[in-house]
Amino acid sequence: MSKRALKLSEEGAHLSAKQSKKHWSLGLLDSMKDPDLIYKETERVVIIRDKYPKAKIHYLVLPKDNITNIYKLEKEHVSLLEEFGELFKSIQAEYKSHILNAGFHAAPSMLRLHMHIISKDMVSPCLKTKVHWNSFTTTFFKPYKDILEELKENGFIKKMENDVHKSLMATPLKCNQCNYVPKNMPQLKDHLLSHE
DNA sequence: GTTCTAGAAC
DNA sequence: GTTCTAGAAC
Repeated sequence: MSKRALKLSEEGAHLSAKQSKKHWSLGLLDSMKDPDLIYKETERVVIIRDKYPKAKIHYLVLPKDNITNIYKLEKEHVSLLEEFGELFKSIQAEYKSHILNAGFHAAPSMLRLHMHIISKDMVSPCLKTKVHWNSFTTTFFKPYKDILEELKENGFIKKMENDVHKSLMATPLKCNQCNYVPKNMPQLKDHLLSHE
């Protein structure tokens, strides 16, 4: 995330005189208010459909409180995170025939803490790049349970080193359901259909 | 995060 | 010649 985006988030996303459009990294704040995207809502939490789903089922779970990302979490947020877990359970119960994963990106691009709930098929026209793939299928994707445990244990989430992040994004493509190693993204996307 | 597209890869 | 990836976007 750029320094500029961070500054915007800290200042409450106001617009400067010269700036006509909000920075793209603030997009989730608008999506959270979009009735067409909202799937479910509680006192503390909003669940939206991802605008560019990377699998057949792809939701985002976000707090209404202004928590920027996982690295701003503290012990006091454990109960909020436990609600995330309950909401994940209820969605998994709703989609009995699908396997869903819940987790957070180690270095999210978009502001406002958001937990992905995503089906393992990874079949979607919006899944296009190696970075898309590796952000959900490598350890860049931090499972919900791991984050909850780490927060309970340490009271904060340890940042991923930049070089680790870079090498995870450069990981060669590999199927998330078998040992198939595709040559490129189109080949991977074709292959994923064979698991359907 | 997405879009666009130059030029690498095939 | 076409497909595919990767970097810029003021």
